[in-house]
Amino acid sequence: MKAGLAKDQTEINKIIAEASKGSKFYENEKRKDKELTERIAKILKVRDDILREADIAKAEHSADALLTKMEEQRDLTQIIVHVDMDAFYASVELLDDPSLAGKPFAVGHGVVSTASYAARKFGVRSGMAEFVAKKLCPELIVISTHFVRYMELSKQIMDIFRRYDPTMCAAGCDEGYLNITKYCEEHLLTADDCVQEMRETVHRETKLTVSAGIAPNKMLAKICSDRNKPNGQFALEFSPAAVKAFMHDLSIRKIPGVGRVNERLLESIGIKTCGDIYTHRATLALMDRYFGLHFLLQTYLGIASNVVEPGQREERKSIGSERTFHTLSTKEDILRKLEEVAADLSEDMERTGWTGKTVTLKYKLDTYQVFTRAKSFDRWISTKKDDLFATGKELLLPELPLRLRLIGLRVTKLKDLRAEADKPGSIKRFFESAGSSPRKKRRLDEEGQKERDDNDEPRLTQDGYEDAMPGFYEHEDAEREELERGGLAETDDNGDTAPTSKLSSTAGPSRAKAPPPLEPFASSSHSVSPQKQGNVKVHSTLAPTPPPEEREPAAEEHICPICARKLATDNAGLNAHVDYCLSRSAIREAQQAGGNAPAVLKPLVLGASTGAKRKRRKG
DNA sequence: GCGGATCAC
DNA sequence: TATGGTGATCCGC
Repeated sequence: MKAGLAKDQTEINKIIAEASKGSKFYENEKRKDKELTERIAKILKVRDDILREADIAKAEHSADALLTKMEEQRDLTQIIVHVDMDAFYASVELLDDPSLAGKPFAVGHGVVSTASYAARKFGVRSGMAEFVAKKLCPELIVISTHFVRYMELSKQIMDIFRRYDPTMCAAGCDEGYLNITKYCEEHLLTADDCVQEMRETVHRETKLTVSAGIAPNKMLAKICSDRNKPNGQFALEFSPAAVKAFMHDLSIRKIPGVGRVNERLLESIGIKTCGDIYTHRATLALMDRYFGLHFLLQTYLGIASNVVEPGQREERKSIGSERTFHTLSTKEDILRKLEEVAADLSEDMERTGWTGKTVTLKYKLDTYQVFTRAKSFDRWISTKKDDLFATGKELLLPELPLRLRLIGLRVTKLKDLRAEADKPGSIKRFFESAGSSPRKKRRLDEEGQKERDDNDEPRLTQDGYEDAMPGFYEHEDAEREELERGGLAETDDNGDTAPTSKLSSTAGPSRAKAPPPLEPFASSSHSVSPQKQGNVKVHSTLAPTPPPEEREPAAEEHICPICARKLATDNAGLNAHVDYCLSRSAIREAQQAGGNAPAVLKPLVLGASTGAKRKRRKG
């Protein structure tokens, strides 16, 4: 058992399984697990067929030749550092409320974003449903998120990192990659001392702790940063032998790009550690299409990109918006949600200056199955809400009736409308001249600074609450591996070790898979007036929909300085809204920074013909 | 170009 | 009772 765990891992797994059992979510996980099991069975059959006739020695030779070539390209000249804040959100909350010290608490609601280390001892993990977390740890304190605060600190921290590498690459709001080669040279510092100093500086200036990994490339650095977490650092020796030794016993799951599915696929052919890659190189060479030989050989050698550069705006490939809600099945309700999403996306696109050519609708059934429908244009699309809404309807209506729990819209094939920034009349100008309340003013100032990056502008959402389940979870550090190995691990979702066979054997008849099982309730209310366009009422479309807690007695009306929307709310409501607007912006910015610069090589593909099961459904 | 899948954060 | 949102990429068709 993992040292420091307050509960036995199998006990944890049992509780999770108990809590999840019978839910639609869990049923969906089982379904996916079963499909994966079947997929693996097919791959194994293919493998057996191939190996029966193949010239193994020859395959090994070709893999070895590749390895030799790769080895020649190994570059150990750059000192790459991956820095990673420890339990970032939780640490910030702790900073702002010292009474939380030592207590098990989690940030987020509905789903855990980040768990304090005390909570982790109970098995609480990010991504875990709150009610499950509470079962694991009844005394768990759940705190709502404060994104504006996180971003404030994130910016501060990133600025510190940039002193060591001005072109450092932020990967999310709480981690990043640096190349400190130059800094170390100029300051006559060893990498270890440099990173030590950097971490101390962060702690001194923010009272937050950060862990770091030092290695010759980004992949290795990232893995190393996890090694001595929290509040520690780990440096890998810069020699081919040391790197290879490091990789040899490393679980492939530690490799960025290898998630649960790929872990299971690889495991099915006997690869659990990076060292196993070499053992099975013949199989991999013969089944390159399924497993991606190149990537795996590079991984085996511990070779990856050592290029560190900040993400660029022009690299963005898509922009979208989606939201989850309690299951809806009437056309009216569903269209209302679609319209909200369209409004969100429209606002976002206009504010950040993007258009595109393809619109993709995404929806998730109440069974958790996800589908997408896309439509391309031969022109740049209008970013007006009503036009996005219209396209969305075009894609969605033929699919109804459905019972939905999520709707999203995404635009791709983007065009940057902001080639030259700072046009007169741009939001920025408005932004800088706006502002009235003291609180607002402060925020605006902060935002103003960010502007120099020509980055995203703040973004509007529907209500003034932070509770709309924002951005992302902090990635899990340490311990996760242990958890996932346990059995019905993690969310118990099949995932890693969950006794696959068991799950699938108990699973009922495979549900219809291709088309959304539509058979819900007759969408009784076809009545409908597709309030398509007559409905330009600023109220229902532009104004935030009334939040859960009605604050209708809003005789007051304010204009949000961020999104420029008219808000029927009092001062407190406005402040909450502004906070939310800003947080969305900051989150997006942070994510964008990270998303643009993949930390690793290419994603692993482990493709596997899901084969015949694909079929265009109706119309 | 489309739809499904996987992954990161 | 109950399980996120944004973005990227790859594959097979």
